[in-house]
Amino acid sequence: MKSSPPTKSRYRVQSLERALDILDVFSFQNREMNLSEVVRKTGLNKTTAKRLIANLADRGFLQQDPVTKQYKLGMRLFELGGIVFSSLSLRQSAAYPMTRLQNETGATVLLGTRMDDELVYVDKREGKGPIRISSDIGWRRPLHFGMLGMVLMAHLDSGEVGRILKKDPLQAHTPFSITDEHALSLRLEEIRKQGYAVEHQEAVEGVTGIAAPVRNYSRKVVAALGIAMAFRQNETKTETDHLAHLVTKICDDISFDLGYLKI
Amino acid sequence: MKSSPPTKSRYRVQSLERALDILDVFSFQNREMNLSEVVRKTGLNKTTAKRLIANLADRGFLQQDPVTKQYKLGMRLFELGGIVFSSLSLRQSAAYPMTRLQNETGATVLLGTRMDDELVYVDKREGKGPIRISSDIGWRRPLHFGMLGMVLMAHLDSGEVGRILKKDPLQAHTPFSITDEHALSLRLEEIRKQGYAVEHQEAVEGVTGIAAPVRNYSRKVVAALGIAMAFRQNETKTETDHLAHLVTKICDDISFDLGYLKI
DNA sequence: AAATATATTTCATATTATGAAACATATTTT
DNA sequence: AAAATATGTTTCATAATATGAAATATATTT
Repeated sequence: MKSSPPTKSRYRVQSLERALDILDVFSFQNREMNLSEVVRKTGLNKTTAKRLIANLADRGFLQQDPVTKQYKLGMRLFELGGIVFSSLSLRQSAAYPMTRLQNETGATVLLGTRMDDELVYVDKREGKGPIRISSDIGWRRPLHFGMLGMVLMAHLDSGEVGRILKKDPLQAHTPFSITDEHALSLRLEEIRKQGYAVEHQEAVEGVTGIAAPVRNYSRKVVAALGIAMAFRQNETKTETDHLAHLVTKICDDISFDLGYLKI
Repeated sequence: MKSSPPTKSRYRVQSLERALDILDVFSFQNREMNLSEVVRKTGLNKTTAKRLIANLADRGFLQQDPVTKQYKLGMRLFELGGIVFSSLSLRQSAAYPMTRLQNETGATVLLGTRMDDELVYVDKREGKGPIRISSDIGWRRPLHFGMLGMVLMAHLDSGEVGRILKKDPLQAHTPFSITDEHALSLRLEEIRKQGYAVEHQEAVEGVTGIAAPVRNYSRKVVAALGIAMAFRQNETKTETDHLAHLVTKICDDISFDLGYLKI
């Protein structure tokens, strides 16, 4: 296992490649190694290896057991890997439950997540009714837009809400939109308590939305999923509750699949 | 968010530090970025950033959406993060179940995993009886040693068994040890079918061992856990089955905690 | 069509990574 | 207990290699 095959790419940074060679030498079966072992496996010069390793360790990509002097992969890799994992699994885990929810309710099902302080639609299932919600995958909206945004905002760290509203102030998309910051904060509090959000014509006129949060293994809210359907004046509390229950149930299923444990 | 604070360490490799700066710029909220965004956030020179990014992408630490040109964290980080995760969680997840098993059986409980083709004891709970099994945490044994080794061997990829036996041939630790390769392969087959291993005096005279595999989220066997107790000539099949069931149950609990789903 | 933002490539330069060697400290063998 | 061997740390002169300005190409917005 000498140095890795030379990269074809013209953009080559030797020291970086070598550092990655070092990381690549670690595996589940080979979790711990001292300097000499790394040197043997990578074929690098001892000094060079030590220098690169010290750097990787400083940054949390490796960590050293102070007693045994053995190195192992560090927490930073765990964190970065977790980001990849979450993004990977979200759409995958949501795929089937979304279809199911669409079949059960006939409504348009939307899945959204926060990206750079905006709401981004990650997936959807088109409803059967005449109403088409013009939300397409990849579309972006202010983070406080509609039911999905509301749910995501409700689970931000305190302070974040204020920061985002400063960057992106509340705006009236319809006559029913919330435009008052205090009213919003009461609403977010309610959503946190209830576990889901119901919204009538606040984002789009004639449309009702019901959404709930999706959590991952680290218990963070990583997405919101909801249904959008034609607003009906005479809809009863029971009907709404039933739908909210369906949505919440689906979200919990997805969360479970992402490793979230309720206990 | 200019360049990161200068590392105190004397061992500094600029290009590597910069590459890590690039990785560090990605977060769950900021999963996708194009070259210009990375340049803005890191303060790096455009050419330098491109060169480093190209390298990281070549090695799977970043990946680029060919359509949108956006970069995101790559699968290699997912893989390496998974290794950290598994090692992290194993002892942690096993801690309480091991104590429980020790209380229920009174036996010595051992947790072992494979490291560089050897069996390494990762944790243990001392039994109550007079018999002390001299297996201490961190100790290494040939991979085919006793009940734990047996279980780990039983779940290796085919071919691996042969390779390991060549490096580390079977040896008679007691008159009851398996020393024939064919006999071993039959035994491993049985362990796979049964889901656990029972062993009488094969590793240590006067000691019986019962062990089962622990799996992780990716369905791989990452460890073996078992109990060691005084061998009793007249032990009934029912008694053994009962203990095997207890051990298997505990292993399944741990596996579940590591994200393994039976379905 | 013009203006602006973004991506790619080239190349001369000196900054920066490099590794031999010497030293220090463990660990193993005799 | 001494010698031998393996492993880790530090220094420093050298040249190899990373660097970034500038030019070019391509895409996006006005």
